[in-house]
Amino acid sequence: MMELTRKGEYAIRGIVFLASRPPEQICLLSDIAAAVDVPPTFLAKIFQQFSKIGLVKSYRGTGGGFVLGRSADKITLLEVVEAVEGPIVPNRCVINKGECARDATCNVHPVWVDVQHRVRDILNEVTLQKLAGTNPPK
Amino acid sequence: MMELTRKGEYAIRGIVFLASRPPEQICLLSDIAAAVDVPPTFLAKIFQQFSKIGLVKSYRGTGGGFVLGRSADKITLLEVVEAVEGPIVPNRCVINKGECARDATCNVHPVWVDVQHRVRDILNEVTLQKLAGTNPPK
DNA sequence: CATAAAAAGACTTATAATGTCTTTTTTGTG
DNA sequence: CACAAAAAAGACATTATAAGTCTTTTTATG
Ligand code: SF4
Ligand code: SF4
Repeated sequence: MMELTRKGEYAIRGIVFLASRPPEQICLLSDIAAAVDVPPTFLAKIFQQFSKIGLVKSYRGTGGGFVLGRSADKITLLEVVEAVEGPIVPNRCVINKGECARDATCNVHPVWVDVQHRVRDILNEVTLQKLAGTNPPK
Repeated sequence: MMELTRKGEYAIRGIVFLASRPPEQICLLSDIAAAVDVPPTFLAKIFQQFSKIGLVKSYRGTGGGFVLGRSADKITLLEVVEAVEGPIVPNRCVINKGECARDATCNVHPVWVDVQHRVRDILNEVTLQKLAGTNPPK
């Protein structure tokens, strides 16, 4: 239960690697993919999603590639995960009221709300800067 | 991300309903399924799993049905969820060491370990007794 | 023995995960 | 300007998991 998909795992690996590089250095997708051992075409899709919401900045054409959209200490693991996996919802009924007809009287419902908050809190405390911390800058 | 499956949701509904009945009363699967609005054949599979590990006790033949395997205050939501969904693993690498070659040096790894513990703690604090609390005994 | 009920297992269908492949757009350089 | 390098976009393919059904078997009761 509650398992991160490979897409999510790859997304994290990719952007953490990017965060471990000098901020101004443009990285090729192919290089990132090779470094974190992810199928390049798959990582491409992931980085396209990142790019759309500004988590990374992309440059096309010759000399193009990717850099972080903001400084690594301003990007949280929560953002990264939710960008590719969607919101963290331990059960349907926490998405919005009325999703389950029973939610008003259900005693289980608040437990899921609690789980959601705790997990989000944990992930929100972790920045890419922390994650990239001791990685070798090569 | 992290979404409970229907199987899990149904499992909880079913056993919470059972916990809301007088402890000695044998309940028909068909009655439980109708009460909690779950396909009876699907709930049958779920209760078979419960039965195998003793979460419920089943009686076959005429007059048969299900009762809780222990008193409701001795069964936690964690047990129920893990019985049908398997262990709570936010990422593959928390299953066992060596699942990911990077885990020794990875800074993300401990975050998932933390998530796992927090979620398990929350679910482990919730008993079926609490969940069945204010349900009408009909 | 007839009937009621759960157990077991095979099977089906729908959805989501995990990728791949091809084409298009953008951009820098000789 | 032509070309090459790189990301963007979108269609496609494959596999795995979820979700549920159906049939047959076993067990118990009266
Ligand atoms: S936990 Fe309660 S409110 Fe949420 S889906 Fe289940 S029954 Fe509905
Ligand atoms: S979080 Fe780290 S240890 Fe876990 S799977 Fe990803 S890379 Fe491996």
